[in-house]
Amino acid sequence: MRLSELSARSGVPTATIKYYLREGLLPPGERLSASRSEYGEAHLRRLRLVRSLIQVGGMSVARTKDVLRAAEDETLDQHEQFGAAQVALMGGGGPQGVALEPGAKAQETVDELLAEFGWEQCGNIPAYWMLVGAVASLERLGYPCDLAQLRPYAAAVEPVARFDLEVVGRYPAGDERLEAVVALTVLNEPVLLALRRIAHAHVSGSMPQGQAPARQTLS
Amino acid sequence: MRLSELSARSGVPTATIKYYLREGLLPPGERLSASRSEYGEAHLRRLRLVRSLIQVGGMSVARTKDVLRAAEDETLDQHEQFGAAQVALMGGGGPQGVALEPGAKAQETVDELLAEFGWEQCGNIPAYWMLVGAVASLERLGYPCDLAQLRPYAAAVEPVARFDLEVVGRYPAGDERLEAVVALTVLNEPVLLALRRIAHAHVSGSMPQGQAPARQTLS
DNA sequence: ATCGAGGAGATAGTGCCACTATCCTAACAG
DNA sequence: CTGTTAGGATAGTGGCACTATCTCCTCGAT
Repeated sequence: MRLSELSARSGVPTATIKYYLREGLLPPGERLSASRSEYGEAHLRRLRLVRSLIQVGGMSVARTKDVLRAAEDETLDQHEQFGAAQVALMGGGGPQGVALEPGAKAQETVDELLAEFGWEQCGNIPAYWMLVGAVASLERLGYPCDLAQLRPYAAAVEPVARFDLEVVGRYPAGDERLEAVVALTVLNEPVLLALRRIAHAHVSGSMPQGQAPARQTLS
Repeated sequence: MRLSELSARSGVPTATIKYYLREGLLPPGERLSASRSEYGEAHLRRLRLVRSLIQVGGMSVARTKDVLRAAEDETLDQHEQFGAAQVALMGGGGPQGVALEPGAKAQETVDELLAEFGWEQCGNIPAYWMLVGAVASLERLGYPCDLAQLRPYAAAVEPVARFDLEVVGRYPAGDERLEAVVALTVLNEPVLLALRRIAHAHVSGSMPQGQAPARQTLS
């Protein structure tokens, strides 16, 4: 198929497709001549994935490129694919990206949490630092973000992660699974957040209103 | 305190504070004279909240303003506060923001899910449309996003929402609770996402690698 | 009283990002 | 042979979040 057809079938303007080609988000088509290239279904799928990652997943073009590059490395196993995708997903922000002030116990709290859940060897992935940063922010604002606060979140997320891996495992190893890892990691994030907010609406609606809805579990 | 002290104690440049004042993210200080204003601890707290929402929560300046405006409306009860914060949080994107193609069963799936969880009256909040959009995206990419896919997410998120509401209820109704609603709604989102990814890393690391890690629960 | 530091307010500029528009040239189709 | 379309390069656009500068003002120390 031609560029124009790719554009028509994906809904993405040709100028934008050219831009994605330039940026390496989309592999070049098969050159038929100096002024004609042929694109296949794979291009269409990839293009749709790119658009979803950028528009639904809220990722930047540069990060999207890195994620896809990482996922294209066929030498990685599933664990490493998740890892590579993750690293790319948040720009590999390490400890330096967090700026803990002295006395912040955020990292300590996080370590305790991970220990409690047996997630010990996860101390150097970008998500770890993202978590430390978020906890530090909450603390800085005066919200106690201790184990008791984090535990329900970790407990909730564990079966989700297990389920995600199981789902990904259904895809045949190779290109398809690579794409599935990226798509499901990123595109289920809005699902998770939206459901949490819907649940907020439901739970707050079904509680006695106006005052504190629960007192029995106060510390 | 003066602008410069506010800047020093918050770490935000004075030019940026002025910008926030202009944009209405920060209420003006108490005017002492034509060229001097006094800021209080409340300003410092608010400023830190704004920075957290923007930098940690990834919100735009405009949305942050709307959220804070909504939260400042003291006539709302807790349920409505969550609602107002939510509406502001995602720009009130209604059905028109999603662009379902004909034949998309995303909305149907979502409705079924909400019915199954008894979250029936939540059909018009922005989060609902965010969810429909995300599900539609997954479908468009060829990932089956049916009840079986969504159920674990909804099940995971329900106790989290319950916990969130309970935590918010601990704060004295008024300014503090308003701020808590905003801060905890937004700033716990990175916590949730980071923990999911950490759990991915852990779960994938602890599974037999390379091939499908689980087959027994296949549909 | 004077003078200098610093704040308030207005306006313009910066850097980045995700496109988008315009050229030009080269085919392919009729 | 020619009009339409593709590809490639380059430059421009618009939005956003600041950031820099400039002017005027006033407070406080000398």
